[in-house]
Amino acid sequence: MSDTVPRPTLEAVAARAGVSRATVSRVVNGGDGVREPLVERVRQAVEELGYVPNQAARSLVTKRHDAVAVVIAEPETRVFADPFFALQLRGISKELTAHDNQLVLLLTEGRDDHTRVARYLAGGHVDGALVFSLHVDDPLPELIQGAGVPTVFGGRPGWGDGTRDVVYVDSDNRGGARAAVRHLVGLGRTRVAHITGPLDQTSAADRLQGYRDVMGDADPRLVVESDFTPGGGERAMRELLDRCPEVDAVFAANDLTASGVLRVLRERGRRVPEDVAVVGFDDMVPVAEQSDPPLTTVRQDIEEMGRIMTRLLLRSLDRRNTGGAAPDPVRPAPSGEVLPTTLVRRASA
Amino acid sequence: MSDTVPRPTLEAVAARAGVSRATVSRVVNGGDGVREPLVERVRQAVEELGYVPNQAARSLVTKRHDAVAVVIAEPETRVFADPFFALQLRGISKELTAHDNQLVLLLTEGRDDHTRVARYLAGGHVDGALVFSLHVDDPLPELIQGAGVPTVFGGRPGWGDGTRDVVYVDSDNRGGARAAVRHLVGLGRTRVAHITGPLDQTSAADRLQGYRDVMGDADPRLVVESDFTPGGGERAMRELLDRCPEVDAVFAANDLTASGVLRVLRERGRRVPEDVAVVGFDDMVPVAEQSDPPLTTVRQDIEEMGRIMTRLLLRSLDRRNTGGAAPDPVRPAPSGEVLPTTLVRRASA
DNA sequence: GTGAAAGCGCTAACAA
DNA sequence: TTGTTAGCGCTTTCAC
Repeated sequence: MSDTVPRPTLEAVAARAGVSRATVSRVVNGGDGVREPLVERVRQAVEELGYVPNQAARSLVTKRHDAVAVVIAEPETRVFADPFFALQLRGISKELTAHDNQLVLLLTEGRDDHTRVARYLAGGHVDGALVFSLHVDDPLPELIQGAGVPTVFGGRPGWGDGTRDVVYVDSDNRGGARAAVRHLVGLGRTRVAHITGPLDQTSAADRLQGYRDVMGDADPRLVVESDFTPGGGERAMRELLDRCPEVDAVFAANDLTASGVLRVLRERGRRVPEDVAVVGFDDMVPVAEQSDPPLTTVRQDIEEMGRIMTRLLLRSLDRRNTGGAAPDPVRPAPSGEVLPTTLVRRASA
Repeated sequence: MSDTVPRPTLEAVAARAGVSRATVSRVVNGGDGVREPLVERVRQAVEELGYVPNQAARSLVTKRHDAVAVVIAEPETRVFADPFFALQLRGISKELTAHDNQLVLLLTEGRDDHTRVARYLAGGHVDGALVFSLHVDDPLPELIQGAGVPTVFGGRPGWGDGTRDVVYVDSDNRGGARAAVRHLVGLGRTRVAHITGPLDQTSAADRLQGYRDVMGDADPRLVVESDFTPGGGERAMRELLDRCPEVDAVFAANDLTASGVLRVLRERGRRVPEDVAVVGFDDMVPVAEQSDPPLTTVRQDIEEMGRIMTRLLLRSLDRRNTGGAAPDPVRPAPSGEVLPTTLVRRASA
């Protein structure tokens, strides 16, 4: 923590190399149109002085920041108990890094933070935003759109019913749920229950929808709302067993929920999958593989989802800069990209 | 994703309010020394125009960014399987937000990323850095110190043995481990084993040290190196049982490891805690409380650790700006802050 | 191909 | 108290 040594400027490098600032700038930015011997001299001066461009000065003129904000609305602790978020971030980070962009993380703990985030985005610190909008009634997305920053959403937003051009990436929650339930039905199970996630999140709602696609309006006692946590899964499973002891299969809205389900089943002496078959969702490998028995589940590639979101955003930023002002006349913007899910069979069903 | 409307500048606001740019600037930055009526007029103009200051321009002159980088060296996927990182991040984010600072996340996947990170830090994008240096031989810390950015480390760095003034925050791993082992010994256990973490991380090494503090150089067969994962815990436990079937207690280096240990114990028909008592470390509530039986473990307040690191960093940044050039003559810098750990008793020991 | 010069939007002396 | 002015370090026309 010694005192900051003033960093050398373009000026200094120019002086040392005996050229003008403009030339140094050119070399630093790729060196096109500068003759070789000069390039060499400048490079050397940069090296010797340890010159690093000042990004603030650069942004001031270029209006680019090579930075993207990741906004995570985290009203509940849950987001953190779940590796989901970490995996997304990793995918995003990789892709961003590959394109020399920085990741600015904006975590929000509640409504108070919303305006702060909106102000930040409007402040032109970043070129775009990746937003994880967890809940249906979240006002954040609206605020963000208001900030006028190109944005890609993670997960289908619960509002804006296709009217505005919202770009999002999501997993095929509904299709995955259908596959899970069909698998259970294919096993000959007739009393297939579903323990849902929080239904104000589209992912949970979509999975329920998928369940209904296959089961129709089966016995309503077979659907219990829960919250994507192991503890919630336990509570829901107890309730389910009380309500409807003859249940012979459970589709849990995610693997964490399923782990709670398995625990209760074990405690109540029901064998899995003989007495009750269980399928999860996510394929969080540490959870699904380590559970007892290992969990049959629906895999979604979360990291890839982060990557695709990022790619989508960067592409649209690029368009913007390459004067691609003319939006595709056919389709103003790709609305949503839905990634496939696959059923992974293990021992639980 | 409509086309960007050029944001209004100070100039525009000044014109609208009928004052000078300087006055607007003053109002925007707190409004000290500006008479009330003017303040009001300026506020109004800001409001009407939707003015938001351009941070790049501001940073260019103030040399402050109100942003802090969080560097996470993540050579292994493990970091993500573990809520540890998320909790830290959350503590950091809260504290940063409270002080109007932004969080720039730098994830590194390997050596290649190191220079990138160093360049970024040297580039003067951020005022300081919070670094999680996971491994003993990691070259990253050196690079970062070279970048001349004030830095606080999370976890005691494995190098720089007090010679340089390294600021870090850590949990009392050694003391916590001692407490855990003493607890087991107090239970009357005589063959207390330890399954370690990766010993190139100081946290793991310190916990082993704490174990040795109590057990001395007990039967070396009782110490098995592992990797902080449930799978690793399983493997280590199997090995342990083979090597030394009479083991009657296990101190696992973290809760994830302990969960693997419990699984193997169950599979081998050993009762916990009757036959083998088990203690973990971390008190990751979802893991420790949900395990079967619930885990006795050493609690460390991870979120608080993130908060304290941040506070430490911000304070030192402040000093720097309040012309506090003169370092404390007595102690050049607080070297390390070690947070206490506490034993949490549940059913496993 | 290279340099000179004009700003990007803001803050901070300094004057008034 | 308020306004004027001079840059912060960089990119980018525009001449040469």
